[in-house]
Amino acid sequence: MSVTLREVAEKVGVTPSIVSRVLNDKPVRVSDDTRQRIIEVADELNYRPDLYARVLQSGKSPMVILVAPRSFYLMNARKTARLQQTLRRTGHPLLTADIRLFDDPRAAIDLLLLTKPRAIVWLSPEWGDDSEFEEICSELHERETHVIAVDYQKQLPPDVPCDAITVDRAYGSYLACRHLIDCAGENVAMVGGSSGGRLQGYRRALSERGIDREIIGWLSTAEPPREAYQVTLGLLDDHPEIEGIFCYSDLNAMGVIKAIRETGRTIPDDICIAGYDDEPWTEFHDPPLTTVTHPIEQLCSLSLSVLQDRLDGNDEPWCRIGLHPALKIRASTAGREK
Amino acid sequence: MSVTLREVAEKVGVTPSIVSRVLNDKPVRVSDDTRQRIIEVADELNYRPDLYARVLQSGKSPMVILVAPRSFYLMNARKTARLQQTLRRTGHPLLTADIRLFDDPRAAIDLLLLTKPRAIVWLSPEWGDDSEFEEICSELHERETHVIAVDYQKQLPPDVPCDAITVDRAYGSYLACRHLIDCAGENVAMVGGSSGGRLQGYRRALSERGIDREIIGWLSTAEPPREAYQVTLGLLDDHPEIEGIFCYSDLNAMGVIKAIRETGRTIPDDICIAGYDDEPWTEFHDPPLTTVTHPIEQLCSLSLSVLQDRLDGNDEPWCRIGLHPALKIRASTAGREK
DNA sequence: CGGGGCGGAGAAACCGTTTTCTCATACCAC
DNA sequence: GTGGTATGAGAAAACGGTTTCTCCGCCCCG
Repeated sequence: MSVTLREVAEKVGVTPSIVSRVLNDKPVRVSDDTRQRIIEVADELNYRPDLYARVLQSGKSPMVILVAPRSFYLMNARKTARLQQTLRRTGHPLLTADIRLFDDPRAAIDLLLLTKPRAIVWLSPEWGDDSEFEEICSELHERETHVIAVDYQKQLPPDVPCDAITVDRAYGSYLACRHLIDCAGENVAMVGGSSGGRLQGYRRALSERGIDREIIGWLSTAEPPREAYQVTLGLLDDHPEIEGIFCYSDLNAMGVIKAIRETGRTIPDDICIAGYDDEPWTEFHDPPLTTVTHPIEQLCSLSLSVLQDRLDGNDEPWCRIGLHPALKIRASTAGREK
Repeated sequence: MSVTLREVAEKVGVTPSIVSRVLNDKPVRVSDDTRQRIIEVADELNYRPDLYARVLQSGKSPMVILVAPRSFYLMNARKTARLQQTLRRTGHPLLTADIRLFDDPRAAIDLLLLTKPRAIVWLSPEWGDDSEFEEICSELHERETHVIAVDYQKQLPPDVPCDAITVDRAYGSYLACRHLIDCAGENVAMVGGSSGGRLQGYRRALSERGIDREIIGWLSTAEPPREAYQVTLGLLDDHPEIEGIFCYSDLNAMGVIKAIRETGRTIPDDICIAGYDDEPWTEFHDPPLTTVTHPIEQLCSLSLSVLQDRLDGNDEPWCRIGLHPALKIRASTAGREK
């Protein structure tokens, strides 16, 4: 069906070994004439080396796998797409796997190992219990697969064999919450879960402003806007004094806002709202939503350069890079700063 | 590094060929005792057959690749995730590729061919010019890779070697536009592009209601809500008589709504709005958005059964399945039906 | 008692590369 | 003329499986 190395070799009139070395730019003593012929014929026959034969022999696949989470948040889809687009520049074949959909962690790792990739770029590897990711890193590292953790939120000991590039989400939520307190006073609540460092940032803002009472509407992360809506209704009932709400995500903010309006309050006059993720619609929402944005481009280009380094065989110690989010202030909080 | 077939064979005391046949459940004459031993030892040593060696020999990879588009629409991300989750049930290793991010179609096909997958499930294969997809299908089919086109909008000749499961988007937009006309009268505009059959449905609704003037705000699909916002401002200026707008997507609808409100009009009293995609937030938006929803679950389960059939070697003629979207009526159009 | 058939298993080819090792010729210096 | 070394290229092993073919011994039947 497809053209093999042997066919090329036969057509040129040399042995496969020569052709292999020439096409792979390996040092080989061959006349310029023959070299030229080989390249021509390979091109003419549209020869593509067989991935499987090649990997079987050399033990190393050129493949890079991007492990990415699918979720309710468009934010994730955008990050994945940008990362994919960027990483493509290494020239290595790139495929994506979504590991979270596996019931059994073991099966997931098997899939990852099966393809023997050169590297795995792992976006938001929050998954399973704490040590799971570190174990997977070790196992992959033993098989000479580099792991690059992008946007992993947990603390990573320096000896875990992977590179890490992280955006400090706790800092992002700290920025948002501090701003909310400045706008709305001390009665600022948070609607969301404890994951992703959001809670930490909320608490830091409170304590920095000398507020010792936190108001939290807990979310289980199921069905983003719906649960936030219901939780907020209850929260406003219990705490009518609330004047600001930090939402776990922009999507959740929509549920929160609906609940607020149903109680007859207006935004931002009665309650200030901030979201998180900088979804593309936040600017066009009514009211335009104050939100936290991540430096996606920087994240992508850093990931690329780290990946490229590893692919080039660069053997530096594991990197631990931290980036900072920024606050985008819009009408859902604006005009009330004190 | 990893355990090979030979090691298992040696430990049991038989030849690799026996072990291979036993582990693959191929017909082999072997005593129950030996069979048992082989299975035990393989398990004990945690033996995993090498993908590359196996594919090299057999010519066929067990892999299934899901080709999925990343885009601005959360809808797509959700479809991809559900499909991925569903297709996992075949038990075949499943990876994902995003082909649209390639500059060169040829490079994309090469990536697809490189892994010699058993099957490719291609979600929304709108890409390149019309015949490109059909050519790719032929090429893949020659290499014995099944293609299943999910949600491909163009007309597919019966002899194109792929299965197709499609949701009739033209029908979806027809439903939405007919409803808008019933609510808002004959001055119903559309904001969007001609892709995805939306325009066709809009025109069908107009002509069925005897309206011969169409009002269209063209979108280039770049940056969804922003462009829709700008286009709508112009449209309302040119056509102050507009009383209904069908939006290409829910996300675009947010831009449209912002523009409408800035001109001092209210929804749905002055203008009725319908979107498309049934994004999770449409119900929580203010006002809740009338939208078109696709039968995702049905799409997924049909895809799975078609895929499973092909993997099982079922050789029926190419299927052409059509599904229908449904309209979800909410407050952005409600209460004005005539 | 001889031959056919079957149960159990081994030997070896093969898939398409990469890589190491060997080999022949030619040229140069001595 | 001989030894050494470039130069150009071939032969063959290896990677880890799958698959086909062969082989031996045993039982059963005629």
